[in-house]
Amino acid sequence: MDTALRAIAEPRRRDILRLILSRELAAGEIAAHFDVTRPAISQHLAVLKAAGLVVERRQGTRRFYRGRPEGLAELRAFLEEFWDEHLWLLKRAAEAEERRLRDGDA
Amino acid sequence: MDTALRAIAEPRRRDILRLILSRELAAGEIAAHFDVTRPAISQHLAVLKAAGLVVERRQGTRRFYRGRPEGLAELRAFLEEFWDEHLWLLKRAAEAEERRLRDGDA
DNA sequence: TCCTTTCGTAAGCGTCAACTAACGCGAAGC
DNA sequence: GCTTCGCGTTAGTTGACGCTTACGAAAGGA
Repeated sequence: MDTALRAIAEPRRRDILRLILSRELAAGEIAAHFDVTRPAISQHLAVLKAAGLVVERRQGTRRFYRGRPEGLAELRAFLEEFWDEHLWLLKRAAEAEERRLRDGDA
Repeated sequence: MDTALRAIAEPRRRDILRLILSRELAAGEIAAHFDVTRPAISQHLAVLKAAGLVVERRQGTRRFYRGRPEGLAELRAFLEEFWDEHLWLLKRAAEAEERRLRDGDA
């Protein structure tokens, strides 16, 4: 899960993900969209794949990549939990402070 | 926004954030919860502050830190947009493929 | 069999990031 | 004024990361 978060933290990988979530694309086609070399994209794809955010399909010498909805959903669930937990605590803290100010503690 | 995402990508900073979202804590008290040196925590706090995820309050020689709900909300909104955009595209792609299989393309 | 296409992998380089150790700084307390 | 407490800040080091160049593997056609 931590792997997925770090994978997403990289802007270029987010761009790649945006590219191959709507449609399946070959590695070379993906690389053509960026101004870095093909191996660099290949390494990014490996990271995304290891994070479970992308799946690979081989056909002949070509490898097609596509976003994996389940991976994205898992990452989303993890963050939702983070938000929920924290926002709830923040709300409680804000309410407590409001009470403190209103009732005149200090 | 990218700053906030990178800030969150670090596990230690997530732990710090968990610690000071429910309650306000001094830098030293925060550092006491971890097995790294105090300066390291201080640097993490600076990163979180720069990302708008934390606010600082000085009182005498001590500095208290607390989570900033707005920063968290902004980051959340950014990711929500990411999910929505992508899940919508994924849904469309899945439906298209289903049609392709059902109607017998290949 | 040889060559081409399509791609991953290995090695190396520059840079960034997390950490420690040492120092500096402002606010009390004596 | 001097010391102590509580921090941040500054080198400096180490490891991770993104990138490029060079090479190798696998599939397919002439």
